[in-house]
Amino acid sequence: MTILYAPDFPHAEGATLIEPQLAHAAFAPCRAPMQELLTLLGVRVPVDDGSSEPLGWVPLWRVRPGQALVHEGAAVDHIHVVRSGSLKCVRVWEDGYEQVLALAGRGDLIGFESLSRARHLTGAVALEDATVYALAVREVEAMRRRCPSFDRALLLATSRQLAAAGQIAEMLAPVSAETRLARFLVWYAERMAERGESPRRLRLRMPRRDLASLLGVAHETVSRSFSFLAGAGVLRVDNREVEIVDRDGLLACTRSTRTGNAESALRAAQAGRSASTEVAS
Amino acid sequence: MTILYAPDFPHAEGATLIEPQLAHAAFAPCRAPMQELLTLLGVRVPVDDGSSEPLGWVPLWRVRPGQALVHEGAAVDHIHVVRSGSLKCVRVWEDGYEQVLALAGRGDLIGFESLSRARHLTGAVALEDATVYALAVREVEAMRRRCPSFDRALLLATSRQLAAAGQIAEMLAPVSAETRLARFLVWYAERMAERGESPRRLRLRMPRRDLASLLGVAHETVSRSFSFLAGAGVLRVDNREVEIVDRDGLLACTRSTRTGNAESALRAAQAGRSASTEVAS
DNA sequence: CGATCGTTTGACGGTGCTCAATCACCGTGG
DNA sequence: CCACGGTGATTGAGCACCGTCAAACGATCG
Repeated sequence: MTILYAPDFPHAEGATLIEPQLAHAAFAPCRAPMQELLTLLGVRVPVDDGSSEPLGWVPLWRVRPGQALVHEGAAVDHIHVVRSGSLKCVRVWEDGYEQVLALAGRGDLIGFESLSRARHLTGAVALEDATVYALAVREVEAMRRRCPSFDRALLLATSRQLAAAGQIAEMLAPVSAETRLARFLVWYAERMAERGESPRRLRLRMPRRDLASLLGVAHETVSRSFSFLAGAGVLRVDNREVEIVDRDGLLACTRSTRTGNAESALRAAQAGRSASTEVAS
Repeated sequence: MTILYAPDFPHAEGATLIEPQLAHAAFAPCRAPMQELLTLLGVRVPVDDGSSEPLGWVPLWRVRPGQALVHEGAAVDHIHVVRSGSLKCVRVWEDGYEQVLALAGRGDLIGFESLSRARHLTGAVALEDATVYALAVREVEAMRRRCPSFDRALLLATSRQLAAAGQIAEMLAPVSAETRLARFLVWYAERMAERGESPRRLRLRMPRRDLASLLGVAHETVSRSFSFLAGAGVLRVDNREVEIVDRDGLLACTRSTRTGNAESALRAAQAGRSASTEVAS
């Protein structure tokens, strides 16, 4: 018996998702110039000749918030590159707990880790309206051969993806919840800066629950950690709007590796700072 | 002022490691046929013609236990593929805490995540005698162009590497220390099986301290978790020799995602099993 | 304006971190 | 041969942090 779920099926309460072969039909069929994808991936494209678009086109899909772009366990026939918006990469355990393993924003690859397998290891669900380039796995090899720029861009993108995975691990490793949250915020701010947005005023695209899952803590604890950092004068928090008031203080919180909570590190940093201000005044 | 460290410098007590330009000299210069690397990476090599080795040779380095193959912060001029032995990928924080971010065994890439940057994000230290293929970054592009098999193998290897990174995150995410350890052991056993070794009798190549760092817990807690799983009849533990006595029980422990410790899941699994044995007897 | 979902805060209990002592193992040197 | 220090593993005691349960508040949308 094969169970089919529509791609907008509310993500999986303990159910195993199988083969949404009809998925593609649900995404608006659309195309974008390959050129656009390449510049997104940060590769200088050789101007070649005068011919404007010898590189061809790439299918572009649109995903609605809450909609699944990729189903965990589905056959791997496409990998994706995020063009706009953001998605979460998730794995659902048998008891229904949804583990968020990564966030994907503009320029990030989705599903690439499944390329070496038959089935997707993680699902991908949109956090907001998003558009993604869809690369058919069968065509990837041909595209790489035909377009060296794409080939090089893909390799660099995987390298970046691997580096990002390491940073996720660095967010999960420390004991203190405040430290985890601080590291997440610094990481998130850096990503915003890379994309030309403000690294001070952040708009989190996910509910506390998802953030908590990514950090490996309870969502109440995330809330408390936000309150703590706000109370310490490091952040201003209004729901999902976060302003980094004191970047140095936040960085101090990221540095407490194991022992002690962020409070001590923060106090030390602030003490050092107030001392220098006193000297200045 | 530029500080130079010999590559066998005991790994970094809070010191920043800079530019070991002399590193290469310390590794035994040696070469292996490219063919060997390709089969390691799991790619069927086309037999081409009768010419035995048109693919050329790859430099092979030897690393001693405790020796650093890659220094955190060093310039990226090589990436590596492990041929034998195993290494840990580490980041050292300012307070001297050493965060283990990954383990690299036969077939794993090292340093690839730094390919998109100027400097290595993580260091790599051998856990035992190891040999690695060394790929000069400058030559990687040429190698890929010259040898499509290598090109394809590299892409698949990065995909596998990315999948492994996700599994590390799954080991770090659960609250319970026993769950983390159980997931690590299952993951480790799978790797052993892939390499044709016994998935029941494991020889951990690292001290408790490193394992604890990888799992994001205190090393005493790792010890306690081992004792717990041994007491529950799931493992037999003798120092770094671990035997998986009850694989189903161990799997049950990996499944407790957030709430509750592994004890409840284990009891439930064992209860179910004893019930079925009663029926059988 | 009511319903639902998300966020915040409180109280309580449990898990794991810290500090500390003990033990096993190993290579060295008396 | 055994004493010796060094490293790594184990176990215990005490306490802090976080997970769970619960309630209240706020936002969003119909």
